[in-house]
Amino acid sequence: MKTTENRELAVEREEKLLARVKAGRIVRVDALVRDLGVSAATIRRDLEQLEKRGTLRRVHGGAMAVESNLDEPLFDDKTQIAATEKLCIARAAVGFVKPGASIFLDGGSTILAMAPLLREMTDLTVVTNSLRVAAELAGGGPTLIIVGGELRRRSQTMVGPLTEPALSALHVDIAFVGTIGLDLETGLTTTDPREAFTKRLILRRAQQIILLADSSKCGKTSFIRFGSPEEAHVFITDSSTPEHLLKVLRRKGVRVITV
Amino acid sequence: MKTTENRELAVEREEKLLARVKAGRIVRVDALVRDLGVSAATIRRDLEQLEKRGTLRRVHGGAMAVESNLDEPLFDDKTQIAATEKLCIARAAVGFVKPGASIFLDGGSTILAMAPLLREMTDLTVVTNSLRVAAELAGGGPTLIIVGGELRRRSQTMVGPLTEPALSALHVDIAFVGTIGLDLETGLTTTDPREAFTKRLILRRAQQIILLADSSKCGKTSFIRFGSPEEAHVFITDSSTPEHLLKVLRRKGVRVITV
DNA sequence: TCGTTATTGATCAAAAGCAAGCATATTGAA
DNA sequence: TTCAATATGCTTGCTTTTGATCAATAACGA
Repeated sequence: MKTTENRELAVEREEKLLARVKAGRIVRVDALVRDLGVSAATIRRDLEQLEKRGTLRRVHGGAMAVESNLDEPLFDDKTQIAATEKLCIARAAVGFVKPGASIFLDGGSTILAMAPLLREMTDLTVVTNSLRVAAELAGGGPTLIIVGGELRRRSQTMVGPLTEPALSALHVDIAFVGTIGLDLETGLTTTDPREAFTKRLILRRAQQIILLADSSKCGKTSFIRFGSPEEAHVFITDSSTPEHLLKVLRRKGVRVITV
Repeated sequence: MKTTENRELAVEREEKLLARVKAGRIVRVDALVRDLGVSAATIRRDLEQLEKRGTLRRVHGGAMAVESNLDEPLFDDKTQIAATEKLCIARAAVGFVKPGASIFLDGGSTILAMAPLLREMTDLTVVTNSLRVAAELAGGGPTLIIVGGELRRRSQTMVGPLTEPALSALHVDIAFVGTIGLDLETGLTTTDPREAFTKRLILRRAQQIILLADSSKCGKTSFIRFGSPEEAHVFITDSSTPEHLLKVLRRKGVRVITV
């Protein structure tokens, strides 16, 4: 039998295996061989299949838990993706920041690219729920107001109900908002409900909303919706974003900027 | 095989290694060899790869954490003073942390020394208003709740009225609190009114208060008072603190620990 | 400055891990 | 029972990772 495509692996074993991976984050093949009493070949076949399903990630010598959400890579990797586009977009966004303003920066990687460009400004108030942005600006010029809450590891942002009192008390001139998915049908989407909750709050507390998204986000839909693209006053993206999408947004009154 | 470009280093080892670097800021290759049980050549290959990813910086003889903007020179100077005493005090304090607990860590340098010691704990909720503590624990095990507010540059802590709603909603088992000055007459004092405001709030939201102060703080008085030493249930200090002060506190029902 | 010592990078052979193929065991249906 | 389908275990050849050696290089003290 060559193709073992839809091989049905013993449910019992699958459960034990998954439990182990989730508990320890990583397991070694030889440990599984010992504990489950089957051969290494079988373990490998199991892992192979579970990897295909996206339930775990195989690494040399074993397997590790896949980060809970598929379409949001780990933060450190994410900043690498489309770094040039992100920087160009960030530069264009910074152009909107005027002295004396108060702005909100959310936790997206595109928006993180703005932070270094704002470090030297002194007559500026920056509100953020991103630990990364905070770290970037902690020694810089702007007055920094950090929104508290529970730290979401993956994005290094503060999220959840605890952010509400702080955000409700504030009002900013411009909110710079990133997104995981942008689609005309499904709107703006992100991976985490708590993250979405916080983003929704922000959108209501800003005079002007500037949406930042490189072309890789366009047409994508993630797990949970936090708004629609036409809520934005300005949309900044790169030149690879499909023209028809831009056209629709322009018709709806969004100022579109491509870099 | 020549090209070890995308060599997949044992994830298990990578994690330990990164933890070590983050905890100690600098690690020697031979220490890693000893602790991880692999050869120096392997450690070097790992380090090389992690450096390529930008996760750490290699130095002669080992590696160090890539410095983030959080490392304020102002602050760092202070952490150097009485570093040994601080670490001993921190170790004693960590002994009070039980699994399942929720604790508050404030922004003092003594308390910052506790953070690395808590990184590996998972069944723990840490509430903090210190950006430094947050940064230290951001990649670690404990659930992290960050109190928002305006960032005070010098101490890298969130202070002021915006911290009130978040702090009022929380209640912790233990609050670990540092101080700038400790005096029987003038009580616990600090330099910044907003800082004092936040500290006062914290003292009211904790089941148990553990006060940490090395001997250099004792007998000193700073600008503004935020409480009195007998409010603490436990006071941890070093052996150079004058005995008469400890005696008075003991008589007032404070459990005194000298390290 | 020079020489001494420690650290590094390159190379290579050994070990560990892996995929594919094949034989055997198990299961369920005719 | 017999047959077919599937899962498992074993062997083989190949790839990746590792540890040891050694020359080159960097730090350090006189």
